[in-house]
Parts: sequence; C-alpha cells; structure tokens
Amino acid sequence: METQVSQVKLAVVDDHNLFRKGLIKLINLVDTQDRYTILFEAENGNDMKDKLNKKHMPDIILMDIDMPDMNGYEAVEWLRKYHPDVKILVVSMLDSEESILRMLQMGVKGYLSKDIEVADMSMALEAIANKGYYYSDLVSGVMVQKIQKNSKDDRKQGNILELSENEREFIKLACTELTYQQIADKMSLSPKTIDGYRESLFHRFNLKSRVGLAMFAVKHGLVKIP
Amino acid sequence: METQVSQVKLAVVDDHNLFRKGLIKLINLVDTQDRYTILFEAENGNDMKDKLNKKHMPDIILMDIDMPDMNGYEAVEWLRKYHPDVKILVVSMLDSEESILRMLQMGVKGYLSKDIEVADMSMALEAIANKGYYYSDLVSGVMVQKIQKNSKDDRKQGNILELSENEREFIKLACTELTYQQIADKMSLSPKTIDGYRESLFHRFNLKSRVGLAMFAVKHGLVKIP
DNA sequence: ATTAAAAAAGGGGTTTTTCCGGAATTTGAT
DNA sequence: ATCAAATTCCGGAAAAACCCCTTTTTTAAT
Repeated sequence: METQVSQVKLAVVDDHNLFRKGLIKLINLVDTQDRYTILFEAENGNDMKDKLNKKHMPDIILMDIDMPDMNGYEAVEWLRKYHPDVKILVVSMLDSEESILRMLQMGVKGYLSKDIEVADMSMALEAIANKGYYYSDLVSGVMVQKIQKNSKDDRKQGNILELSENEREFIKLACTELTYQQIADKMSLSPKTIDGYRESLFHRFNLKSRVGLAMFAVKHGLVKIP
Repeated sequence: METQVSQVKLAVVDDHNLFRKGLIKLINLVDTQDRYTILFEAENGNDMKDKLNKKHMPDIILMDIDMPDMNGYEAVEWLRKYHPDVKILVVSMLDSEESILRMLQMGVKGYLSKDIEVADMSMALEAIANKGYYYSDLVSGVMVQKIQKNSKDDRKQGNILELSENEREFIKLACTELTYQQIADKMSLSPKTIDGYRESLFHRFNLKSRVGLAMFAVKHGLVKIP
C-alpha cells in the first residue's frame, strides 16, 4: 500500500487562541512525515461554518465543546447534517459520561480529554486518518458501561441523553428567575404540564428542588453560563 | 547593562496536560535568546506545593485558575504567604472582572486570557522578567473601571469581592437542595439570620430567587461544580 | 380502526420561599 | 464607656414551589 503517506487536512475549532496555537505546534512537532496540514482554525461553530465554505473540506476537525455562540454539540450536529464525511475528533475539558455518549451518538470519530499525553493525541490523529476512528480506553470504558446499563430499561432511569426538546427547554428556563407560571406562558403550556415536567425530572434524576435541577443542568452542560 | 539576557526560570501550573505542553512549546518557540527554562509543571496547587520544595524556586509561575484539588486562587494565596518573591502570571479562561480583580488584589504580576495571541504572551513574559509586571489593556481597563466605581460607596453595591465568610458559606449551601431551615442548622444560626443573608444578597446583586442566586454563584465561581 | 403509551392538563393540599416591618445583640472605633 | 453600625434575630403573610393522584388529549404502533 502506498496510501500510508497520504496528506491529511485538519481544522481546529476552539475558542482559546492560545490553546489552538499550542495544539497546532504540537501537531507539527509530532508530524514527522509531514502528513498533516492545518486548513484553518475557528473560534466556534459559527466561525467554522463560515470557513468551511471558503476553504477545501478538512479530513478531520479537532473540536472543542464549550464555546460561545455555537458550541461543540451544535457544531457537530450541523457537520453531521451537511458534511457527514468530515471526521470529528473532540478535544475537550469535559470528560463526563454524558458528554462522551452524546458526542458518540452524534457520530464523532474520537474523543480526547485535554489532559492527555501528546503521544495519545498523535495516536488518535493517526488512527483516525488511517482507520477512521480512535476510541481511547476512557471512551471504550464509557461505552461498555453504557451497554451494560442498557440491558435494563434505560428510558426510565436518569439518562440525560434522552431528554425531550420540551424538557431541555424547561430545564433552561428553570435555571432563570422566571416562575413556573411564567415558564408555562413562555412555552405556551399549562402550568400543570410544567409541573409534570418538574416532577418527572425530579424523579428520574433524584432531585429535590429547583435549585438542585439548576445545578444538575449546570453540571451536565444543559444550560449555558453567560 | 548586561542583565538583559539573564536566565528566567518558569513553572507552569495547569490541569490540562495538552495545554501545558502546548504552552511550553510556544514559550520555547518564542524564546529566541534562550532565556527561559521550564523548571517544572504541576497539575494543580497542591502538586505545585510539592514540586516547589524539591526544585529551585522559579522566577515566574504561569498559573491557571480552575483546577481540581487546589485552585488558582488558593495557590496564589499560598504563594503570597510562603514565597512572596515568586511572580505570578495568571493564564486562565476566566476573564471576568471579579476574577481579575481578586487576583490583582492578591498581588499577581499579570493576567492573560487563554484566547490571546502568542505575541501577547511573549510580551507578558518579557515584561514580567524585566519590569516585574505586565498589565494588558484588558486588565488596566478593569482596574480603572474599578477605581472609578470605587469613588462611590463600594460596599453597598454588588461587589463579589466583599462577601463575608458567612455569606460565601451561605451561598454555597444555597446551591444545594437543603432548605433554608437546614442551612441555618448547618451554620448554627437562626433561620431568620439566613433569611437576612438572602435578602441582603438579593438586594445587592439584584436577584429575585434562590435559583437566581445559585446561577449567580456558578457564574462567578463562588461554588464548585463537581 | 383499536389500543397502549406518552404527553398535557387538572384538583387540591403541604412546605418552602419570599418579602415586609422591625427589635435585640454584637462589634469596633473614639 | 459610649455611640454607631453591622450582624443577628423575630412575627406574620402572600407567593411560589412541591407532591400525589386523576383525567383528557395526542401519538404511535399493530
């Protein structure tokens, strides 16, 4: 085979300039065979959308999650829809189970924590370029756990991934100072329906108060902290 | 003068390995005169404490804020106490006014956002090594604002820096699912006192509900999200 | 078309939070 | 020692949050 040394076009999407630059330096350092080219950098999902149109399509996008304007989840969702061939490697500080699973469900090809070794990142890039994916021990671990848990009825237990759109919306509004009555108005639903959402969420996630729900939302990135 | 090319010993304290490595690469890249030596890296404040004893003292410590175990504030507080000569350059994602002022108050020599240009970081290091400090436009801006605001009575307005210990403690507990009654028990105070804290904070920071207070606490890093 | 499940809405009651107006106590400075 | 300020504490009432159990409406699948 001669495909081993084919060129790989990369893009880096992360809101912290210093991290982007450092990451690129590391990639160049690791890239002894001159395989990798950085096509572009972007500060967030929106920026990426703009730049994708103007440039050639990258093979792999290194994607942060927590970004202003358009975050990693939204960016990945968009990419899956409009450019399903682009492989996504998440590089994020968030290494919660929820986050990993949510990204995997959306079809990312790898997920790295930001506190990994340089060698791991190198391996991930190479694996994705060659095999098309790279699932680290952390990620595989989360996956098997999920599979095992899935043997039972999964919907009923607390599973953040399966929140309805209305529930997500309600949670966001529950993190504000609006009363439930006002939330009901804003969502054009009966206060009783809102009360139903609340109770259901409380039971599913073992919560006792609205503050608990709000902190839960923060912990799992369900709400943006401005 | 011949002191221009004196050696400068650095240390990097940040919980994300990839960021540390990238940062160090950037420093080396920028360091055309071979002035800078990285004495050690640490993952958090505690790790730093350990490593400070074993190695020579660094001249400048590049310090993250949000870290597990012992965060940047705690680390800086400790450094000021036991090694007041070590200059601290904060390099953090958090660029809130509160965070900047709190760090400045504690005597750090510079404060950089992680989304700055590489050149800025280079300038900051050079300035701190030579002049002893580097205050970017962002930081100076925050400082003058503060000075201006300070002309008026500062205590009464919403100023996160001047929260009493009890208030900080109450805020943390208000972010849990405890009732005010339980919080009062836990703090060995009357529920009415707790109610007083609540009202005072609501007025000072323009809040309308406990959820608002909790989100406020999250936004300003007054409470840890586990 | 039928039926089971999920979503939305409701009734009615308890607890907690919120919001006043103050009063007593502790603290710090002169 | 004394005064002012801050901290702590109180009573009471309206609003909001919380809880459980039931009914209607919508959705989805056979």
